[in-house]
Amino acid sequence: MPARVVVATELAETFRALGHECRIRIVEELAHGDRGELDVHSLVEILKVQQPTVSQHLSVLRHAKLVKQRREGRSVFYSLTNRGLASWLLQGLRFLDTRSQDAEELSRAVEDVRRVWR
Amino acid sequence: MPARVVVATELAETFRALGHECRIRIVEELAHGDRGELDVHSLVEILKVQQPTVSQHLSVLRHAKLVKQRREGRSVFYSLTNRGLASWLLQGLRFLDTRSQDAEELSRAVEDVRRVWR
DNA sequence: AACTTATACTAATATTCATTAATTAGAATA
DNA sequence: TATTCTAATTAATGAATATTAGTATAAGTT
Repeated sequence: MPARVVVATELAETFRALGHECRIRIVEELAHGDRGELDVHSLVEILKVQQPTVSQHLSVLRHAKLVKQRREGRSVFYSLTNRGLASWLLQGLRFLDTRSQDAEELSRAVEDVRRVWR
Repeated sequence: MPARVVVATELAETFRALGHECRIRIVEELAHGDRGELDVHSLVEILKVQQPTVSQHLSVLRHAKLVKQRREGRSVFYSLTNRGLASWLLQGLRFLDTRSQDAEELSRAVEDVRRVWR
């Protein structure tokens, strides 16, 4: 298999792993937690999503090797495998279409988020 | 709707648009064509995929505003909306897991591609 | 046992993708 | 203008696959 196809396939898989609002938020929350990590319970509270659902999304990110787990007592803490992921992801904001007229809300939201997620 | 959710949703959609091997390759090919653009016919030849299939993938990228079209005679030329997309995408190579032992092929492929796609 | 997280399973829903066929758009020629 | 050829988009199909959330249960820890 040509290198280009191998790599494109892998990249595509990574993108798909990031292809859900919830998982994007998990990545950002992980990056901005105090110690760069959060346990599942905290994520459930932050995202306001049921626990099994969070676990499933974490499982997707885990399979894509984007996050890693660490057990501490009865809690499992998640963190980014590569700290650069969150900021790379934010650089992707450039490619959102904030020009079109009906994208005013998005435009404002992007500004907000740039500040919050830095 | 909170800004974080708005942005995460949009980002996720963009990521999903990139979530197919074929579309990744289209983006890279567009970026590396002589004039930064290619017509559909050229893409068909390069990717060795049927023409309607290419058109569909292009349509996905178009809806995500990642590419734009320009008609010249009977040909339609595509180019990236934002020239930075291809290199940002390549920076994502960092997040592919090339450490695990069975990822030797991938590791080599990534090196190759870094050279070719620069 | 109590607490936290992961997994199994379900069911609904959705999507995705490639293929074939039909359609639109432009160019060339009669 | 009508016809024809080429290029590309769109529509329609259909199969496969996936996704998601929910409920229930299991597993690991204290």
